[in-house]
Amino acid sequence: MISTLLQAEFSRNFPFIQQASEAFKKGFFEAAQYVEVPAGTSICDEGQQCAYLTMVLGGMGRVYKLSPSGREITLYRIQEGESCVLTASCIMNQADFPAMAITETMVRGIMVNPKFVRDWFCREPEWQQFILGLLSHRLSSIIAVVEEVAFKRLDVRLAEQFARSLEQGTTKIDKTHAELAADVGSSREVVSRVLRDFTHRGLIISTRGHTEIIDVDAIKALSRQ
Amino acid sequence: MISTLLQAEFSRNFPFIQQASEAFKKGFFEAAQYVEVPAGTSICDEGQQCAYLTMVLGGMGRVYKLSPSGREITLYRIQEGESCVLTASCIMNQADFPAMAITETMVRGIMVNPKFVRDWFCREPEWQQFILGLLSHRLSSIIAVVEEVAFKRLDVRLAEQFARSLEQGTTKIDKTHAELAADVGSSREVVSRVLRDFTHRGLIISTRGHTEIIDVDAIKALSRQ
DNA sequence: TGATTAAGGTGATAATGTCACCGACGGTTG
DNA sequence: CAACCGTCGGTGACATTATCACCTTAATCA
Repeated sequence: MISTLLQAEFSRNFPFIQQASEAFKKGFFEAAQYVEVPAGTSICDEGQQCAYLTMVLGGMGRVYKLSPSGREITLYRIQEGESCVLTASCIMNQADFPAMAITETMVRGIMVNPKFVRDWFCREPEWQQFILGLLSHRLSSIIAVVEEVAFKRLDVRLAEQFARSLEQGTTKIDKTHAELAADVGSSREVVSRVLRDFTHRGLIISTRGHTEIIDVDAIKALSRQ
Repeated sequence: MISTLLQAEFSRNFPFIQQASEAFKKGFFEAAQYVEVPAGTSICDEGQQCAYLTMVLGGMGRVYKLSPSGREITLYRIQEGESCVLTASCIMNQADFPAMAITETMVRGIMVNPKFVRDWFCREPEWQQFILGLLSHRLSSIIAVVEEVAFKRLDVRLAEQFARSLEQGTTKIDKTHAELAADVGSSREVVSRVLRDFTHRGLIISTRGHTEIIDVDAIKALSRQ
């Protein structure tokens, strides 16, 4: 049973629940469970069945693919108001999870039993729309990842990552080169070389574990190709 | 209104309808419409709204991304018993289509009005499962594409394409190098070089517009990395 | 037959991936 | 403080892939 305080927070992050019937709300908050997952926890590994659907109230999760050689590529991140579509997908189809997921920070959320996820889906239009929206939004975003990897140069993709930080109002990125490489699906060495180039051109200042964007306009311009 | 003969064919290709209620079946076949689309027809372009959901009875469609520089990558193909998930996705969310689609052969299918797609989704559990299955199956398959492009060498990816033909019982691939390049998301020149290498190693025989697999085992081995 | 078009080949150069190895920084501990 | 250790980043060599410009060859048809 979810406390009234948490219910309010949940409603802010998942507005669809405000449109739902009282019966659904009541059932939902009774069946759901509050969880806090520490940073760095592996949530779901390749080929596993998903135990629960977690709807995130705060924190950041990362879903990625891992290659046999150890390279990684981030498929998408999960923030407050979102939920892991792949989890949703494998719950609804009782299929295996086709990637890996990990918490990047401590994650707070509401955990829902898979049986309820399926039952509600048959009955509650708001829940249907929510799940369906998750799925098709992610479908688009993963297609965008394909496009990135297949067609765009690495410097552009890194500039896009930086531009995303700029959009969130910060010029400082606290990531190692290896982490940046995992985001864009490249290798550390190549990322290091591109960043050295950025540094020489005065676009960034790079220190151990951190990157600061200096020439904001140039980064934005590069991120648009 | 769909003829009894076509209804039977449809039921073979989309078995879920056999589980559905009589009322649904009746409504479905009354609202649906039979179409034949000639080969090479562009179905849906980047950023368009989708007009109708087509459920394929025969023929082959191809959904792909096009880069500004003219390169392509195939996201997935649509065959009998399948349907374009992206169409389904944008119908359900009234969003834009994030890719391009074209018929590779003549395609026969049943066309469904978007309004019905949405209405049935709220009411008919079989229809729900069908749409949901489409979405999450494609989600997995597109994630597999990301993995391919991000991690695998081109020779392996081409060998995988050939191995897929082998699975369908044929050692002959009637595609140009340019078409193969569009499938794997590379450029014609590079594909040509890899295939020249395959030829020198005795894996294939390559003629204008056709490739014949000679060393089946070697191709299969390479396709497994 | 000769012209036309599509398919495929080639060389040069740039971008990216991989491997092996090195040094430099930061934190820990004796 | 000094020695140690693990992480982070740098580098050179080489393989793979992308891009560009241009060329040759094969199929088609007027």
